[in-house]
Amino acid sequence: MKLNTKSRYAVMALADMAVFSSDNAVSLRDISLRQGISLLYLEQIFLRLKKNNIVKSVRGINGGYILVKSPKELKISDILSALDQKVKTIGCKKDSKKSCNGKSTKCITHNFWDELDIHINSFFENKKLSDLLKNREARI
Amino acid sequence: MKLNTKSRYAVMALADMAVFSSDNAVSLRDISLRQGISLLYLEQIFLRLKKNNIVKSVRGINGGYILVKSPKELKISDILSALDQKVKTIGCKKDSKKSCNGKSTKCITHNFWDELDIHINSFFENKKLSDLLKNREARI
DNA sequence: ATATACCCGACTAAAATAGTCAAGTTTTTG
DNA sequence: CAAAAACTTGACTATTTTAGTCGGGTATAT
Repeated sequence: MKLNTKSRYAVMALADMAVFSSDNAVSLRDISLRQGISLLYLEQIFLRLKKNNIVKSVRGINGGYILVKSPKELKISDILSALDQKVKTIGCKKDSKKSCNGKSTKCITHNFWDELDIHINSFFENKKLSDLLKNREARI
Repeated sequence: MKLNTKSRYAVMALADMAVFSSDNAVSLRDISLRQGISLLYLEQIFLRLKKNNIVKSVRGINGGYILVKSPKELKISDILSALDQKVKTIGCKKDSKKSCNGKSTKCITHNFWDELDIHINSFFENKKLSDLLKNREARI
């Protein structure tokens, strides 16, 4: 049960921005160097973050990205959904044809999976970007 | 963020056993028919459940599998760990070389991922197989 | 002008997943 | 005792997902 790297890197990169911004835009190059994430990969990730209005971009020299909301207001769940990282712990839906077909004997565990999804989602809903920065260790 | 089918089928199959047992062993063939899971696949799954002492087997005609513990005592987390379904939402460990290397600036989100793992694991720790059967809808 | 940095779709290699196959062994029952 | 039911086990394979790269852009500050 894993999170994909796109989501992880997105959270890392945005946390990095929250720490290192200071009004001016933060370039992907800087994030790439600090966090050790490929620049090309970051571009792909930020493309999606931008489309989903998590960040806005500033083009040209000294350009980069800026957080749309403050870290205090940015929910982790917003970041994950920007990257299509759905928390749907199983593939089978009550009313889907695939692998379950909705008969009660066939998938007697449905309610359980639903509860699980809710449990995990509520974690992401209740965490803000700023929460991640609180107890980090000394930085460079 | 998904659970693999092995884990899902394992939980389904064990729930099926809890419902349909009645002292005698439950054959994989019956589970396969009721739950619509490939018999061959179930064999693979039960091999692991047996190795991890979740079920015991009865060979020969009228054989099958029996739950080692009662559904009230069987934790879902036991089932998942029997199938190596670790809840480790990210690949990078504080002291690993890979993708993170432990420097505080590089992975400022570590505490967060740890919290997430704990959050999910506690869900599985606190659920018993019997809990899944409580609010299931009418069966055949 | 030109270097810096964002923009964007297409592509690919590697890993994980889901599931099958083959070739057994054990035990009950007719 | 023969035969069928049912467990045992490792190896194999096709498909899907993931992670990450490539190439060729466009915008803008200096």
